[in-house]
Amino acid sequence: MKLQNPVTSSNFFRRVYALVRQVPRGRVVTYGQIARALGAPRAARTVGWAMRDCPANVPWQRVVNARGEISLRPTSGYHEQRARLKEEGVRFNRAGRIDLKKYGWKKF
DNA sequence: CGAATGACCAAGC
DNA sequence: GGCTTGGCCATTC
Repeated sequence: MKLQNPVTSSNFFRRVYALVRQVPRGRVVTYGQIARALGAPRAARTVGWAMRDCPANVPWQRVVNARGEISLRPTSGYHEQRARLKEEGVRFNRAGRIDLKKYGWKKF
């Protein structure tokens, strides 16, 4: 386990959170996009690592993988994320995926 | 400092 | 469309 740190250690993590906080309701972004926006095109995995301990004020539910799917395995977190997105108006197709062309954050 | 970790990704079958 | 493989990378231990 890991000690919980309010403002989380590194600058990189904070940038991740700062960016995610800017994602508007009803929109989603991918880990890869976040990584690129931070100047580390191949650090998508690290972004996911950061999300593991994300602060409460971060809309983590708006972060999905490149396929527009919730990356969490079918845990309680998965269901919560899906429910939150649905509440924001984001639709899932049969395969449980989101149409990024449609719900992707326009900034990207 | 070296090895492990993981809410990723693109390419190949 | 689904499964596997190799690579990437900041953070942790």
